[in-house]
Amino acid sequence: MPALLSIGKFSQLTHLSVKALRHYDDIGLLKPADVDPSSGYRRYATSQVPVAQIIHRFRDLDMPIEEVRAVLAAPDIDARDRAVIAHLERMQETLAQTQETVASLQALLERAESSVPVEYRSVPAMRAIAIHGDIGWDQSVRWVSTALCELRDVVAAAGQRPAGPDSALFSADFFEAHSGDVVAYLPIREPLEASGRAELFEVPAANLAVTLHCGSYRDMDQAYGALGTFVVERVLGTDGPIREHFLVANAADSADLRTEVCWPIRAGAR
Amino acid sequence: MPALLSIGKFSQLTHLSVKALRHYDDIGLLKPADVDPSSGYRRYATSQVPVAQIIHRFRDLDMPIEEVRAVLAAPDIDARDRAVIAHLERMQETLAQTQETVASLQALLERAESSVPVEYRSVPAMRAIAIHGDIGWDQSVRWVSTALCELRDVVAAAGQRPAGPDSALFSADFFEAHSGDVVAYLPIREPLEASGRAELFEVPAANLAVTLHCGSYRDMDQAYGALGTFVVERVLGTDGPIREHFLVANAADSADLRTEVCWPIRAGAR
DNA sequence: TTGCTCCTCACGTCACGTGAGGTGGC
DNA sequence: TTGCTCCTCACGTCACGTGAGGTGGC
Repeated sequence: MPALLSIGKFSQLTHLSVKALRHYDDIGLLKPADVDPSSGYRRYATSQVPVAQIIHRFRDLDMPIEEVRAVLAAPDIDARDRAVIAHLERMQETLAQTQETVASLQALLERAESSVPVEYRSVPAMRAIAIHGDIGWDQSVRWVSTALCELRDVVAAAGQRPAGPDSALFSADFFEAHSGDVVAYLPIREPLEASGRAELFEVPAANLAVTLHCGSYRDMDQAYGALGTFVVERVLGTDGPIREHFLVANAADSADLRTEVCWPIRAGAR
Repeated sequence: MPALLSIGKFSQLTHLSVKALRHYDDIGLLKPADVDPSSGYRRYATSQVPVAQIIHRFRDLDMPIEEVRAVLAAPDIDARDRAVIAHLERMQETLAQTQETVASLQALLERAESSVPVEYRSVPAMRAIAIHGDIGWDQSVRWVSTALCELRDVVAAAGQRPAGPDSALFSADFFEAHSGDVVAYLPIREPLEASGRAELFEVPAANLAVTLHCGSYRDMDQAYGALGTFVVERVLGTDGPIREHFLVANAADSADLRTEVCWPIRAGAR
């Protein structure tokens, strides 16, 4: 007995608003079982209640509609479960990030204008292998870490050891548009055969103002703000990508991470 | 030495995108220290870096811009801390809700079309005191619970005891537009003097299909779906608000909550 | 017949992102 | 002088919400 319900009643049964139901019809996520051809009145079947409830739950979890659609269209329980688990994992990540941000917030609000120690460094051009990419802000940490992992493998496969720390270059666009060129690289002593995404690369010589950032990458803006202010107030700045050296890149506690931030400065400045 | 920075450099220092900075200027959240009158070029002072970082942190936590503005404009540290804490508490709540939703999701996906036991009940008109309101979806749980708390106080102050469970009526609009009339009420035996928001109220007589919902209010859509389907498939339905009786409304574990959902049905149906 | 439910546009919301098209500064 | 940085519209995004103005069904 597939009883039919008006949109209003269906809304009461499912706790989805009438506006939301019409929207789901428009985008084809949840089509009414029947539509009166003359009046356009939507009629829902009671058998659609469970689907509506599932949609409701996922939207409560802020799952994007296209993903909800994918979950509902999953060919089997396995595929569906995988989609659900993927979303839950992303939520877990977001949650962890939120925790970190909250933790750093109080410190930021109470911070006593801590002056960061800045060191000048003049580095020559270096041989390296690198992976280039046009990377979005949110993917950058993950992209850089997997790229470096790949590069370490290539260097090891060639029987060499890296001649310097895990590093990366970030273009101005990357900061200004939150999407731009990023180069992950590892310095090496001898040329080696490129493979996969890895390419030989010459890291240009540069004069740098360097500071050490201790802690999570999410707090890196502190180091950037302090270092950039330092450089700007002394009129040392010049163009060029910013470098990061990941001195300690894997730590159980993110407080143990160590990253050098290197700001390009004019030749001769010291 | 208040050095001035172009918008691009300031973006690199603060990790806010250029588009975001222009937006913050437009809405007056973060005005550049200076704007070139002829070219319109924005110039930021290094002293604005800390403010920008604070904005960045709060936006990372999804604090609405108007609240960020309020935090920045707070007259003293106390006021600012209160605003921050209020936001963190709201985040905590959201987090707890997310946990609950996740917990119920698996059950929902694996549910074996559990049939809910439905009971018919014919209730006479009842004397009650009530608080009325036009309530939005998200505020409803809190609003109803505080209203009932107030009503219990009024009844106790009159030397009476409630003649029935904590209850509420929900209009169709409340479900369909996610905002509408809600009446929180307590049945009483003798008339008593209204006070505060409380008013005397006659709960109308009704024929009801009733089911018992066990667990969190966030899962209530399950009971609504099952009960509504039951009523619709038997063509029992009639108009009128839906009632909830909060048999167990305060429990350390939300799994212990007990709520009756009462759906209006035609007279004579059984 | 009244009023209630439902309908379809069209536009608003929020915090920016995405171009287009153009100008200033080194 | 070139090209790079910056500018200002205007419109898009996402998942609906908010009316306006109108029609169908009991």
